[in-house]
Amino acid sequence: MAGPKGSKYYDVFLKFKVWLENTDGEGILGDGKFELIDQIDQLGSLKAAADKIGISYRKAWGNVKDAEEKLGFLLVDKHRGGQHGGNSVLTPEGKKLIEAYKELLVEFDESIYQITKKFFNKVNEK
Amino acid sequence: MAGPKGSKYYDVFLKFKVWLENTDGEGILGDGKFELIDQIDQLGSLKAAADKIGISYRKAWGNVKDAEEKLGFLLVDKHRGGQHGGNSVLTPEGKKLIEAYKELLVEFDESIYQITKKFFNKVNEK
DNA sequence: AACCGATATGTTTATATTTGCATAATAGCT
DNA sequence: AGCTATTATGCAAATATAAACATATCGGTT
Repeated sequence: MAGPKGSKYYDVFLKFKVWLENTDGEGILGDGKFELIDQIDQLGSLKAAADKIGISYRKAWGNVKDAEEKLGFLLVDKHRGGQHGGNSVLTPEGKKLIEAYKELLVEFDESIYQITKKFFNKVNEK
Repeated sequence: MAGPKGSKYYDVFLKFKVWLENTDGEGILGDGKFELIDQIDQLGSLKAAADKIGISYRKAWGNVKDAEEKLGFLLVDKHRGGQHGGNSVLTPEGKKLIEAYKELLVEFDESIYQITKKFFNKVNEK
C-alpha cells in the first residue's frame, strides 16, 4: 500500500517479510524458499519448480538442502533415476510447513493493512 | 518466539522485517536506516550516530543520502563547520518518519505474537 | 588567519552472495 | 545394456555489498 495521493509518500510502499531463523541468527527459510517448496509440492519435481520460478536447478537444490540441514529434518523426499529421471514430493513435515506459512501470510496481510494505514496517516500529519 | 519445548521447532524463531520501498522496487529505508536516523536525532550528529551503531561515517552518510534521494526530500538538516565542526538535526519530516516507524514496530510486535503462536501450533500438529 | 571537528565524496579493497558450468549417479523402460 | 530425465555436487566466474582509505570543505572560536 502506498501513501495517499498528493502526499510526499504517494509512491512509497510499506513492505514486510517473515522468515524462520535458528538460534545462531541464521536464516532458515523465508519467502523464496517457501515459494520453491510450494512449487515442488505442486509440480512434483525440483527441476520443474526451479524452471517455473526462474532460478537455476543448482540454486533450488542448494536452497532446499540448506533449509533441511538447518532444520534437522527433511522437507522433500527426493528420488533420482527411473522412468522420468526422478521426482520429488514433500514430506509430511514439509507439507505442514508450507500450509502453516500460507495461513501466516494471510493473517499478516490482514494485520498489516491497518498498521500501514495508520503509518501513512502519521507521517502525513501536518 | 520459538516453537514449544520438545518440538521439531524448539530452537526455530519466526522473525519479520518492515521497510519502505519505491515503485521501482528499490528499498528506501528499513531497520538499519531507521535506527541510524533515530540515533542522529538523539545524538545530534551523523558521526556520533555512526560510532554508536558501529558503522563507518562513510557508510552512515551514504545511507542517509541514499534514503533522501529516493524519498525526494530531506530527513536530516546537516551543518558543517562551526565550533564543533558541524552537527545534524532531523527535519520535521524525518522526525515524523521515525516516530511513525516506532509506533509501527510496536503494533507489529503485538500482531505477530498471535500469528506466531498459531503458526507453531499448526506445524506441530500430529 | 589558523585550528578543530564534523560533513561531503571519490576511489579502492575486501568480502559475501549469486550465478553458471561441468559432471557424476540413479533406476525404470525399451 | 543403453537411453533418459532428474537428482546430486564441486568448483569457477561474475555480481553485489560492505569496509577502508584518502581528502576536501566548511564556519564558529581563539
